[in-house]
Order: sequence, then C-alpha cells, then structure tokens
Amino acid sequence: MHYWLMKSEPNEVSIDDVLATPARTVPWFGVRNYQARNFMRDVMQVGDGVLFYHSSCAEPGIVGLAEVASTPYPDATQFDAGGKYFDAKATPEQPRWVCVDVRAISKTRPLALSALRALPELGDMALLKRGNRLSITPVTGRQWQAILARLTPALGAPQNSP
DNA sequence: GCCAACGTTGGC
DNA sequence: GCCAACGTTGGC
Repeated sequence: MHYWLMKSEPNEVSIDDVLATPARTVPWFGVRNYQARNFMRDVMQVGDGVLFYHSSCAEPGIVGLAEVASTPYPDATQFDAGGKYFDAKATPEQPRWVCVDVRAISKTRPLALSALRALPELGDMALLKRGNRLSITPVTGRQWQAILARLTPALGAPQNSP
C-alpha cells in the first residue's frame, strides 16, 4: 500500500470530469517521464491512495481524493499518430508508456499549493521540493495523514456539488 | 509570457 | 559516456 500525488491539468482532465464519468474512473494517460512511468509500472498497486492535484491553473493544489484502480497497461495515446502523446518509437509489441486507471472517490475543498507549503509536516514532501516537475510523486503515510486531516472537513459535503 | 529547473537528445 | 543544445514543466 502506497500513497501518491498525481497532477492533472484541469483543462485536460479535471476532478469534475472524472466524477462525471459513469465509473468515476479515467486512464492516467499522457505520462511521458520515465520516473513517473516507473512508479505506475513498478510500484503502484490497486487500492493505493491518490491525491488528485490540479496543475497549470489559477489555483494549483489538491482538489480530490482518488485511488489506483487498475494494474499498469499500455497507454493507448502513444500509438495515436498525430495525437499530442504520440511516440514514434513505441509499438504495440514494444510499448514504452503505461498508464493505470484512477478512480475518483470525492472532491475535496481545495488545498492550495501555498497552503501545502505552509504545513510543517510536509517539509520533505516530494511535490514541494525545489525544481520538482514530476507529475506523479510518492506521498508518505505521515504526509497523507497530515493532508487528510486538512481535507476531512469537506468530506461530508455533497460530492457532486460545484 | 517569463524563466528556473530539469530531462532528453544526439554528436563526438 | 560526456555534455551542450534543446525541449518541457509549471508556478508566478
């Protein structure tokens, strides 16, 4: 059992988009960084906790709770010639990129990046390290608990309200 | 749009 | 295997 923080650009796939799907689940496509890929391929397990993070937007931060919902499998977008995630060196026989399915559990009150930086328990969090660009970063149990404690007040709220 | 930080590529 | 050039990320 591990915990993760996974970044998504909300104008591509937002927490609302995921909650609006029938199974509240999306393939985490588009990862093109080996370290992030290896987390999905080698370390993630079904049921791992996921902090759903919105990046490249007005208020970057954690916006929901989710979980890993599948084992890794080839990311179909690598084969889509003309798509922005196409990789000419990948073939169905020898895929280079994988994804996992991520199931949204709930939308939370946003916990902004600036608020995360203000939490002393998160001093070593990978997301907050200088120069970090990884779209998938591990979260320790202690960090997870500290963050959950800040998210809990919103958990009783209706999950599909804006 | 800027730009720091970091990853990838490719010539040698 | 080195490393300069280039590309990307992502907060601001």
